[in-house]
Amino acid sequence: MKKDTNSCDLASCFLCRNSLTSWLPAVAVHKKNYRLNKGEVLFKENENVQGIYFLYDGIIKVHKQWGEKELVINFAQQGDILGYRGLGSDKVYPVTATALTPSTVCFIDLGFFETSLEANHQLTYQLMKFFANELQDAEKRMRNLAHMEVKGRLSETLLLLHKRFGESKEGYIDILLSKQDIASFTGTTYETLFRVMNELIKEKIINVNGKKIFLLNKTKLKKLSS
Amino acid sequence: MKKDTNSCDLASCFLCRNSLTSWLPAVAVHKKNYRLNKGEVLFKENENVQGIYFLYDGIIKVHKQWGEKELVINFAQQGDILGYRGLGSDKVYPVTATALTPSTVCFIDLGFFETSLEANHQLTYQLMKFFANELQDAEKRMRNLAHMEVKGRLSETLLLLHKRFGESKEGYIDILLSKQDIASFTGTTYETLFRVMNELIKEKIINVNGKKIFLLNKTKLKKLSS
DNA sequence: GCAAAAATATGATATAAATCATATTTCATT
DNA sequence: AATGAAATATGATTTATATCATATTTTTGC
Repeated sequence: MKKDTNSCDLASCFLCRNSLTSWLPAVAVHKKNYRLNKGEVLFKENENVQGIYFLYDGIIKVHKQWGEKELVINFAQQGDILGYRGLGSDKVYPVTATALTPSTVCFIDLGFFETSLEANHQLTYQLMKFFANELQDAEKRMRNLAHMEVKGRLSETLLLLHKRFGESKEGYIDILLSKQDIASFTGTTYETLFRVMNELIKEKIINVNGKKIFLLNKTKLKKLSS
Repeated sequence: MKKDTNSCDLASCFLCRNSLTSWLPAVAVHKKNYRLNKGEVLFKENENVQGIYFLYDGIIKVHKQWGEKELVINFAQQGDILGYRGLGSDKVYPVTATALTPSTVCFIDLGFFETSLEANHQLTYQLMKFFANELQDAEKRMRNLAHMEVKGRLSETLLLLHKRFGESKEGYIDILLSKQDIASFTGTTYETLFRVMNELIKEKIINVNGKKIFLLNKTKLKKLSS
């Protein structure tokens, strides 16, 4: 993880957007930019919380281990907050963040972030709202993991990736992930993902070209993930 | 759901604890108390959010359906907040709340709650912290549902119930739940729960007497849910 | 540009857990 | 107290999915 002199625009991240204009100079003083290589770890599960990160560029995988097995919680992209789960009472990160592509992040130490929360009511309020939404998502996924089968969960995963990352000019979902990462995000193994994905291809619901995925029939995907 | 004239103490619930003293008279004017019978529904999944509830007395099950199948998100007890998941952008409840015992709740309509958030920075801040913790829990459970087997998940469920509800004088976990509700909380079926529970009994890790559960060997339970 | 490592592909087998079926006991409600 | 409805108990069967095994292709670091 290399320090980066590149400065951010002090406007686009969650912190800057929701802070008072008068607070931004303080942010400028405290922020630190870092550059990550592909595969580099930003923070690890059970490590002490140092602070909050904002992703300026790249894709970062947020995941949780159980022994050998992994569950991907999220794929973060430009503008996303990272490390915010450490704001709870526990003070260790409950997840690991690993760069899937070269990435640039902005780091805000926990102390200054807490001060920012005190100084900017709107920031605290928006963060609370953000968490409420995240919690809803998490609980929906809990229910899906408990009761929906892999085909339904994969359908939902694909629709979600499409919604969050959009389409390339050729119409593919605009994120390239390994099949293992998609499997871990869906909560299954590589082999099962491979088979179920082939079913969707055979049924002409999706089209796969290496790492590029095309959604042919979103209506059917929606039905499958009903 | 009957209106209840019984007034609360304006001190013990999350809202009152985190509001300025000067704000409490406004709370007193806006709050409404209700009484629920066993089995009565406080609010239903997909219903429009009316407001937030605080549980004064009783046990309320918070659950989410998928067709016939149910996942219990939580068993709320005295002092717990209900309906807070509706604070996200969606404005419909993502869960159902059903009374398992006769219960008393305090209702705060959404408009007044939002006003309270604006007027009490500390309330917003504490709610944000609360959500951060809930989110950590939810994501841990997501991982468990994806990768841990039923025996491990049941062990965790039992330890959690013990931690949250404590012990009766005789040492049983101080909450009486149907096996179906425990199964739905663990993310499995009644039959599987029954079998796995019998394993734990045979291995002298727990003792079950009707609805009363005694944890004989917490160390082994912890190991199983490692 | 090559070796090593990672990702992909796919069949065979094992297994945890869901489903089905049915009997019994306990719990509410008129 | 009676009767219908839940809740509990348990065996038999099925099924979705994980695991194992192995081959091939692609990517990546030196």
